[in-house]
Amino acid sequence: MVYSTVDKIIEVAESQVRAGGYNAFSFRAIAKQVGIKSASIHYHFATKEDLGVAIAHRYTTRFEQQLDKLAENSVQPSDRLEGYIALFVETLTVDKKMCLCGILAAESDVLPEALQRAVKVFFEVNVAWLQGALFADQPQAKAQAFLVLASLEGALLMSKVMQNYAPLEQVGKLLRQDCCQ
Amino acid sequence: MVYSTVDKIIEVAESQVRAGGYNAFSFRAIAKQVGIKSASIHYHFATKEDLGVAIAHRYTTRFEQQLDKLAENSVQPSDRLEGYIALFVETLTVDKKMCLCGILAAESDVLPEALQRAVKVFFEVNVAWLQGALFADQPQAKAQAFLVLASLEGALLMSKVMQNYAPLEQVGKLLRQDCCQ
DNA sequence: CAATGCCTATCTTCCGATAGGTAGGCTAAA
DNA sequence: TTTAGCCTACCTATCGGAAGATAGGCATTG
Repeated sequence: MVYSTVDKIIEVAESQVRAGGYNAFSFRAIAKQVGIKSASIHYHFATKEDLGVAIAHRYTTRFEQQLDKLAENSVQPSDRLEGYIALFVETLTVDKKMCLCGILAAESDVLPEALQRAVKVFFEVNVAWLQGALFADQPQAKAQAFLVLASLEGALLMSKVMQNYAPLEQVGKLLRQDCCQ
Repeated sequence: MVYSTVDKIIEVAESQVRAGGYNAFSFRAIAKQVGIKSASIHYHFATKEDLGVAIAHRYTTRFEQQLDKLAENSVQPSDRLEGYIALFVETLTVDKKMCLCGILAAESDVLPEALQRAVKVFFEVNVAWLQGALFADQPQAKAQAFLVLASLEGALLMSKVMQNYAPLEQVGKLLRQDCCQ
């Protein structure tokens, strides 16, 4: 067996959160998909909050790894931007799901504090990376980073609800034109 | 009495959805805040879905009215953009809540179809307005509209979770610089 | 034999929804 | 002018189900 039960739980849980948010995923639904009983999930994650935090951590870690790879494989800011945009396009076209931290950020008012903090880290990591890897030494580096991340998260949102890739694709196109020429 | 019971129900329900999404609002919690019993809400809205759609419709209608006012009060695209950005800044600083349709769009995979459609309309209305009122006759008008709306929705999201107005303010600043000069 | 990783069974709480009742107001016919 | 009938806008009581969580049991493994 390639995946441990814990991995499977987090995998399935992430998928459910990315479809409908924190309140739309349940231990019972996860258990059914994984092939265990809901009580067994409590053995690995004491509370729903704990599982939520674990999902966010893994998601952020994976994203960071992809950012590292991106920085290694390209030096030109324009190439890095290209790769960064591709991460969001893949989210939409391959996963066909929202960004985990995008949907959790929208709900942040009703999330447990520990989860709120974990989601916040995702955005801090992304802003810091964009700032350093794409806009280093530019006067408005942080603002530019905010714009790139915000517009991609927002475009993902719009493409989801409009059931149309156009918003994300068009936003990506404009970002490539206007940034890092 | 200024507000009818129906108005109060929608008002309170909207506030709850904008805090935590569709699955985070309940008839009981609304009833408590309005000062009636949860069963009485069913008299006005047969199902939760019906209430959800009513909230979205009212929200979109109000937004449309503000867009109309904006178009009347200003002719210059740059002035209109200024006012449009202000709508989102007020959402953040006054309401201190997400955009209703922003949070619902993120959850759209698990929403009742009628509600999904209602949310979609909000985005279509906004894109159409931006396209016509800000970028008329420009070759990439629709893409520009996508970018403005997506970046503001995304920035709202980021400002909420980072508990910091900077993302939305900085994004607004860059939009003013780059669009409609 | 002790720890690991699951199980069954059950608890409490909350959910949306429904059934049926009631007070008060309007309308129209006797 | 009364009164029967109906409507509005709530109420109480309750339903079936799903939620997270917990206690305790039972194999398998080292």
